[in-house]
Amino acid sequence: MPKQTVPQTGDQALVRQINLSLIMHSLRTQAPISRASLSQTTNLNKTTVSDLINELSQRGFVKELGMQSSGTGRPATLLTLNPGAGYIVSAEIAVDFLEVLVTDFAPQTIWQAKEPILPSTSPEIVLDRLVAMLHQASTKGQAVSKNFLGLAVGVPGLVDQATGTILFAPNLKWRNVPLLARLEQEHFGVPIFVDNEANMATLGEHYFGAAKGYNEVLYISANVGLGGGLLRNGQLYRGATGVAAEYGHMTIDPYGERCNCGNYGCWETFVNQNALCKKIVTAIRRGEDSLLAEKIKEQKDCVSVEMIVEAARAGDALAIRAIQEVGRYLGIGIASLLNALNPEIVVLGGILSIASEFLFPAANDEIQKRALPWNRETVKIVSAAHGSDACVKGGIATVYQSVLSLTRS
Amino acid sequence: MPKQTVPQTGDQALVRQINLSLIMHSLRTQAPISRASLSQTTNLNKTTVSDLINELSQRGFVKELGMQSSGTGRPATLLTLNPGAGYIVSAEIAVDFLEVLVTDFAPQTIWQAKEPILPSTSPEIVLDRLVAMLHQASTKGQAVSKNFLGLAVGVPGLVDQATGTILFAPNLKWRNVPLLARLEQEHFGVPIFVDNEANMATLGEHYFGAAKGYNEVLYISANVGLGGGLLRNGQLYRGATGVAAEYGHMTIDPYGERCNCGNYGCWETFVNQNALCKKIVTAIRRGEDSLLAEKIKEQKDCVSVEMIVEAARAGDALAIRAIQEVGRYLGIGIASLLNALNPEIVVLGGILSIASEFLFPAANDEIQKRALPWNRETVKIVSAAHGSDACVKGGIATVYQSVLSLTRS
DNA sequence: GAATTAGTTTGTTGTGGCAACCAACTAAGA
DNA sequence: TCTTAGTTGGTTGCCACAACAAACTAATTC
Repeated sequence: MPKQTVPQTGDQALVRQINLSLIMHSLRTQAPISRASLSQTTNLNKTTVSDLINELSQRGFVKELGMQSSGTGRPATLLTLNPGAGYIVSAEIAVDFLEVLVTDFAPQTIWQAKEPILPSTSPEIVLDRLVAMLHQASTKGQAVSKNFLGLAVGVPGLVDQATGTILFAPNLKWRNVPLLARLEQEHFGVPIFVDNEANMATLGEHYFGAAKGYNEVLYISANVGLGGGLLRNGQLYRGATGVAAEYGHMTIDPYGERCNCGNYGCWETFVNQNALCKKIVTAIRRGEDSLLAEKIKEQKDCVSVEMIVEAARAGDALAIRAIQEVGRYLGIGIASLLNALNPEIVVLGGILSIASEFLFPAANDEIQKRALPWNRETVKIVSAAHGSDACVKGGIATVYQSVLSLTRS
Repeated sequence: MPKQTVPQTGDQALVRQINLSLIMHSLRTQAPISRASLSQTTNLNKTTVSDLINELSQRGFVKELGMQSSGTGRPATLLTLNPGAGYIVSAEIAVDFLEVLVTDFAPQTIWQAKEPILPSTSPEIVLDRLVAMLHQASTKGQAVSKNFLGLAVGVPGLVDQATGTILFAPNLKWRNVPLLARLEQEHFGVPIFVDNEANMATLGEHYFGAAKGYNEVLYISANVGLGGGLLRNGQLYRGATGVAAEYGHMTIDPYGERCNCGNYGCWETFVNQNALCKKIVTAIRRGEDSLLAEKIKEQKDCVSVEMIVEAARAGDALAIRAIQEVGRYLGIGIASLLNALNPEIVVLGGILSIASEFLFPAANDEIQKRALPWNRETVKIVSAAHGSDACVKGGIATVYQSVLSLTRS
């Protein structure tokens, strides 16, 4: 039985919402900008723009900034989003830290905090600390404006969009944690958004980072695991139940090694920070020479990606080879996704952007071999602009998006 | 530089179009139905429904069918799509045949024709014959109505949506054939749609087949090659340049055999009719016993999928094993796509539906092992309802869709 | 005739678009 | 310095057209 959806009818409110949204979008991407310019870029009539700006101005979302002459003629009144329109709180539950970001409506950072999480801390304790941080954040936000506009939380796992429950977060070893319900107990009185960390990061790069201006975006990020997100026409592709874009668990080699998810040969088993580290450690144990040998002894077989990249830059053959091997598998997976999804741009985040100078050429070799020319020749492949901040930035974008589209009372 | 798109503004015409479209959709799926029922199911006001029906009636798309009493009260006037509103022509260029279908607006078949194509006939000759068939089809259509509503052609290859050019059709060995331009020379005077055969088939199954009522659909079909299509929110997912959904060229085994596309270990190399046939032939050559041994000798190593399935039904161990092996690789690929796309339903067409009774259990084993539970437990996997007709049916759907949404003059 | 359901008439509200207008400036000549 | 022309920004008043709501008529059952 197909799920029944209420059909979306059209009415004047919808028209107003579309156009308000359009104006807000233009303001966000092109401010400071005059009414006349807005009319040109949006194709809306001058009068309509004035009317819409009036409404946005009354609601406090927009303010006049000053005049600007363009040579001849009457000078334009420049408009911009009003930073004081409200504040937004965004958080990330990562594998080993909690991060919270508060911005105004510009959106400029008001406050930011990061706290470590010890491995295998229980969900209850982590959520209690998160809630405490969120209350603190909300207080900081009130310094800027009384309007709390929304709250977004990104998590490293699958989220059921219908209930806001974390279904499964493999690297936290959490299952069925009703995050949204917990946050709603706190009565923040604002819309709350819970989503997968990679989805949020995708939106973050789209609004504020490397994917700005692109509407067909594939984002792939590797850290402990490998996750991703997809934008179609600027909107997150969520699939039927909201658990799409688990690219890390696509099978790359049917007889590969076992993954945390139970499958064998998942892409994630080839491309993640541990896989890279392991390559180095086993080679050194086999007696291979490397700049990293000393450090690995000191730190009990643990070596960060940053250190490996540093060694590679210093010309360390093992480090270079290890990164390149990972790069080839990165390329194999990206090629498959290019053929399946035909994006305009691929944004690579997490360790993928840290090690980009060695990863990209290796990945590109495979992409050239494996992707169809019509997919690979039109696509751009770039590093993420926001590193570990991409997720919280995306949380801001999520709330932003909801404000832009829900400006109707 | 991101491609610049003109922002879509909202106005009353948009509202009208949305609602007309909504009414047409409801009529298509629920006819015969009364104005009052339409008002209920669409959430549009009674007056609005009456007004919209008025417009559609004047344009000839809708007609009254008779009365129906629901017990007490005034009986309802039932409405339905007017079969005589116009006719639609749809065609498929397949690897070894041309097919043309003409329907009325109901849409009931008016005329249908199929002609074989000899291997490696030049594009010019094939297109000339296609054009001749289309003119004939158009004449047949005029018997029903003077309104020629649209023309759709599906092709077994990559289509550049911007120009309607066939970029590459591997199994026809065509490159850069400007199909749309050729068709426009004929001055049919109607909208012409050119698309990949699998995309059209996807739409065909969505409108008239196994995916009816589902909006997040993954369609996969194997014959000579392996192709597919994806619907997100009922709309075809085309990617940035229209060449998405080439699932057959996703890498399943990085060190697998070479594919026509130049890559190694493409999914398509494991799942297609030739791969199945080859398994049987080589096993028999090795001396293995099989019901198919005789036939293969007679027919020079050529055996159809239907014959293999027949042998499997008769208990032939080799046939069963061969199908199951293909089924496992089918399952591996589907599992990856479930994780990446999280569809509501997967529709399997071509040889996949012909051999479903043996393929599905084998595929399902792999899906259970390899797909994340939240993806595999919610998805339905079914056989296509339309076999080799799915593409032309989809062509009808394509034109249908354009009529439904472009009812504005 | 009362009750019920279907569909229409009449009038209201709210939307964006258009043409004309006012406002504010620059450029340039007397 | 004054005046006039030209240019650009933004507003006003009106219109077309959308959905909608209230009150109606129409057709049926009980």
